[in-house]
Amino acid sequence: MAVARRPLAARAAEALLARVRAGEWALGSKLPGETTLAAQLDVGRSTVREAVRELAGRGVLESRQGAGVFVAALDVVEDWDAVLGRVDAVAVVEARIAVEAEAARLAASRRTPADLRALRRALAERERPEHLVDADMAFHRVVVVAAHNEVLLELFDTFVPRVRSAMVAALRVRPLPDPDADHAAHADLVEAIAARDPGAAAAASRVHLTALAEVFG
Amino acid sequence: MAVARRPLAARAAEALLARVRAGEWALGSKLPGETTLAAQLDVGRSTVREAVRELAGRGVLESRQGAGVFVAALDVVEDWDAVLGRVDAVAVVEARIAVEAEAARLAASRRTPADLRALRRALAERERPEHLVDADMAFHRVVVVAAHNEVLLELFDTFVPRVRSAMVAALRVRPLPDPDADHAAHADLVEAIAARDPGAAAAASRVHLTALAEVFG
DNA sequence: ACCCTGCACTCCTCAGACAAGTAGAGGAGT
DNA sequence: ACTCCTCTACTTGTCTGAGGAGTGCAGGGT
Repeated sequence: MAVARRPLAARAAEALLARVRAGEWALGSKLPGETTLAAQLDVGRSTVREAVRELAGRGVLESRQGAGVFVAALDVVEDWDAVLGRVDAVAVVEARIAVEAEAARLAASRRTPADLRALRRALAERERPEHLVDADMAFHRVVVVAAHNEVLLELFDTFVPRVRSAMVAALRVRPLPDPDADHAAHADLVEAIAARDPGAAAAASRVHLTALAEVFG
Repeated sequence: MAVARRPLAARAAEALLARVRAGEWALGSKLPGETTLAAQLDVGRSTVREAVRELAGRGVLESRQGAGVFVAALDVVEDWDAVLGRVDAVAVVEARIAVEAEAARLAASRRTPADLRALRRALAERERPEHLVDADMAFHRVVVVAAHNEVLLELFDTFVPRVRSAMVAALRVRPLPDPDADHAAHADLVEAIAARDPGAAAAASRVHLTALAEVFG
């Protein structure tokens, strides 16, 4: 019966997190003092302190000397891998649309000549069918880079590559119905960015990704 | 001269993280013992333990009783707080546009009657000027909820609230030029969602946030 | 009405002690 | 020579008690 194998501090952190999520303490409000919590959880003060530190590292709690320990965030930053594994694949593609359509729009108005060259090179790379998924991923990243927006790029890098394997699997089971149309949508996107037409760029990006969403539907 | 205001444990954690990122200890390898680290950093053992706990909470380190403390991840998920503190405020608003415009578009086609009621209630709440920023934030969250997409909601929750204080400060220095127009844009957004008009909903969302971006320009 | 002083309360840090767990060295047995 | 066991040194885990330092509030003085 290995019930209590985990360290006490880890279990204390878990208990505290549960109470925070249950709404026992509102966002920004103060938790009871260390000694009080230690008595409630039936552990020593240092154990409580370590539990608080762990949650502070995760951004849930914040302790200020002399004042107390406060709730810093109700919604714990859930691991992206966990989120993406749980939710519907369609939801992921929709989020991609949000990021990439806006990136395409911005890229159309901000792209430099160098961006354009990189874009055409990535498009040509897509012709070769052997590494289609990776080349496609690289192409889309170039678009986001051309948007010159660090937040959007961070968004793309942290969450799009994580569904790569899922996409590979899905495309193996059910291939794209019309590869030529898909490639044409990419070419349209590059042309719209070259022509500095934000609306057309966003629309082209949306067309491609909507078609991709159909595969998962 | 407030040089050493931050708690010792926090500074110790920072020092350890720096050494991990510098590659002093490879992925999966063991760190020196707590007592050794305490001597190196010139702090007490409990302080070292709290620093390790903090990094464990962030997923960087992992400690196993009897064995030691090990490096669990080299690629630290770069903190959103760090990213958002570093980048231009305009880039943040642009990312908000990406998320919220798409959410508005989806909300227009998926909203339930209950969503619509919540939307109108949140809009009415915005009338009262005392908690304008919070009421506005709540309103926008309701829009994202109505989109019925978990990924977009997670995106909103993890990164939009973190710029709340920055927005409060910015709006104090330079208020919105035309509050009535701002409120009208919100009303338009609700009406577009009520009418199930995705294009109009996305446009209304974009109008409001673009105006917000001007404040930071 | 304003300031400021004192105080109670909080977290922060340390030191020491002992418990619990791990991993490797080394011996006993086959 | 190989396997298994035990013993031991070392590690993290937990608790306690003691101060130090910072915060916020009440109460008194101006």
